[in-house]
Amino acid sequence: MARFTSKDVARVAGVAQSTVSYVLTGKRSISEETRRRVQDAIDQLTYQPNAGARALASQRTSVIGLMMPFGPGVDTAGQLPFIETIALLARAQDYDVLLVTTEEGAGGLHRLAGRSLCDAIIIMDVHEEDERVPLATSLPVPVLLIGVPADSAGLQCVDVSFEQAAELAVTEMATTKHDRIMLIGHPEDLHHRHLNFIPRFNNRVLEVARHLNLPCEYIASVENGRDAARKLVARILADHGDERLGLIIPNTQVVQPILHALTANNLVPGQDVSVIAHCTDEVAEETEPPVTNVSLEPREVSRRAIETVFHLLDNGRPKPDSPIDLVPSRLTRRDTIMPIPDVGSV
Amino acid sequence: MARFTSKDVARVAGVAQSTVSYVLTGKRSISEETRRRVQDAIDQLTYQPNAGARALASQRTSVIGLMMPFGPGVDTAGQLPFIETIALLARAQDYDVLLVTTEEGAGGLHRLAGRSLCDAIIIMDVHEEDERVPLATSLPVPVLLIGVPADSAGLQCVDVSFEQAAELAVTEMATTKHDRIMLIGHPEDLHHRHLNFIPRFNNRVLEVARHLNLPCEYIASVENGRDAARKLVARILADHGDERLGLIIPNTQVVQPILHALTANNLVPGQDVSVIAHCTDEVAEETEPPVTNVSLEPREVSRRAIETVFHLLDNGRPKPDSPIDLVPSRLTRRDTIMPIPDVGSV
DNA sequence: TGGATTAATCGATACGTATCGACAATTGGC
DNA sequence: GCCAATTGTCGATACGTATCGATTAATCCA
Repeated sequence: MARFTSKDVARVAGVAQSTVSYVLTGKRSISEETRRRVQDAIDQLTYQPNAGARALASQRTSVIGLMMPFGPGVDTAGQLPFIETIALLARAQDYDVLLVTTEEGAGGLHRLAGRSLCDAIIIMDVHEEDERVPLATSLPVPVLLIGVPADSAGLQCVDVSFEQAAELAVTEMATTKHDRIMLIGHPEDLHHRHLNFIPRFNNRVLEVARHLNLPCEYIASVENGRDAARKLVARILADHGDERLGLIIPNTQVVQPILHALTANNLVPGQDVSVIAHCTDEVAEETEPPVTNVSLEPREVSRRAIETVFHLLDNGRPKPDSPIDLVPSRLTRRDTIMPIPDVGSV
Repeated sequence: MARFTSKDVARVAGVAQSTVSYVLTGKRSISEETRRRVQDAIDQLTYQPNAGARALASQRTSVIGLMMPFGPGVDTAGQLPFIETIALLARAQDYDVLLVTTEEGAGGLHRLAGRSLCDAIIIMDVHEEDERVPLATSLPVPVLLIGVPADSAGLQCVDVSFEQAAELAVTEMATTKHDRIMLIGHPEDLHHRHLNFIPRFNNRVLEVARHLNLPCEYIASVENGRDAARKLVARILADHGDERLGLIIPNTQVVQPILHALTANNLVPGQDVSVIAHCTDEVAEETEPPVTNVSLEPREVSRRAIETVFHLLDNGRPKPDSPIDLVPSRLTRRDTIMPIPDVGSV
């Protein structure tokens, strides 16, 4: 596969190099005749423009930088729909995606912007106090945050509406006449990373429950994994085994272990105890038993992220509406909510 | 954050632009005094070289293209360790990773190479008859395949050694005195995608079992998911419920559902039936109960892939040893193999 | 001590595209 | 049928870096 230049195309088509360029970019009018000749030459040579040269001359790379988290402690499976959707929608506008890891931190952002590696940056998994946020503000490229930092300082953010998801979950528990909500915490180390989505969800759960006069207890941090889930369930049963309990589980990774542990204690979810998880529908459908959930919508989050990024690229300035764009959840009832007790039988 | 050029650095340091370039690339000797002055200027201006200009002038992008599969039917969680490791090791050599999806197919490869977007390409999830392989041979950049196509035609491949994993699994079943191996198939649609790792594993299982005189039955394609697993287990029990059975499950995604289904039938894995899965250790540790497995080693596969890519970049030609590099598995005994029956008690 | 090698630097040019200004040819209005 | 506006094309230049050849100064060896 030989690589030709626009000069080669120009020679074959019998026009100037600049004309080839104008055919490609469409920034000046070109006669139909010329366009055809140039296009034929392009096809014949299977010409493709050199990305580096194009970037140099036009000051645009047609690349979006995506900084994403890896490593242990990250909900690995949950990240892929983000990447997939971002890659897909970026390509739809002839953009590519350059992947960098959160591990690179602020230095990675410096590099992306300083070397002109990309036209815009999407940062996933933004923490409450994130070293990358103050830097991001001063970068010469548009930045979009997935997550909401304490001070977003004029940056565009897209995130799941943890608040609305919490409301949905509690309301459902109230509607189905539960005595008490048990809110399952995240592992301690996540708190240390200042992941504000945890308090955002939890506080709203507590708040709404109080407002509805529904007793609600927070069960402190579980490690992810089987054993922790078993202990947790044992504790819950010891304290409130006789009540009509509703578990709210905001952590995808412990949903299945807790469902197991309940079953192992002869409690059938949806019959002896209720569970609502905050997780993607895909995960909820695959749990055993399928869990009623308030959804995470990674694809919608990504869609809005890309949309906003292109808006920033096209218009330079943020969209007029709020800089913080929260994606609402949907509640899907599956098998893990107990039926409402028959009032007549009291 | 202003963006400076090497010319700015040169002015501040009082040298020629070319000298700055030589300080950066180290391709000519530079006096200690000059190097220091230039470095100071670089630090002062926080100068970073423009990637496009560098690519244009040097004909190297310092980018590795990574084509990876997404979408349903793909073992999503299994892919992340690949990306993570590749991104990490690429960065260790100051390379970045450009992500494209398998969906783009051969056209995507054309684009990566034709536009000079990257210096090398890693293609994940290569099928037996893969349209990308013949094209890859003629690309002007080195290509590394993860997976083994029918005709690798001089291309470097790295893959899991499905053959050796199969041997390990069968041998373990034989050693622990099982009457019969049940080999669980993959969903039909995967076969249609010509994923040759399926027959590579399965055929070797059958072969080794025959060689060891161990009856072995292949249970045709399960859909992934609960219901299919239940039916499958029911079928196995109906046919061979009285034998000392060993299940070999080469499909990560059905391991947990099958373990569930067994438990639901009052068969305790490791007590009434044995299971060996072919999956990552991470997955195996998190199943309920933890499953004995022959490992997938995505990190090692990625490590070798990157290593080979850099070898190709540095030396132009493939390494002298085999173009097909297969990563062996390790067997880790957990809780799902039945103890060897006491011989005295017969 | 002189000719030859080596070290250190500079200036000029190439990389491949986009884009500006100039120019010719065409069109439009009256 | 003339001036103005528009259309279509070309030539030249800029983008920021790497790299080649040339130059000067320093070093070496006989």
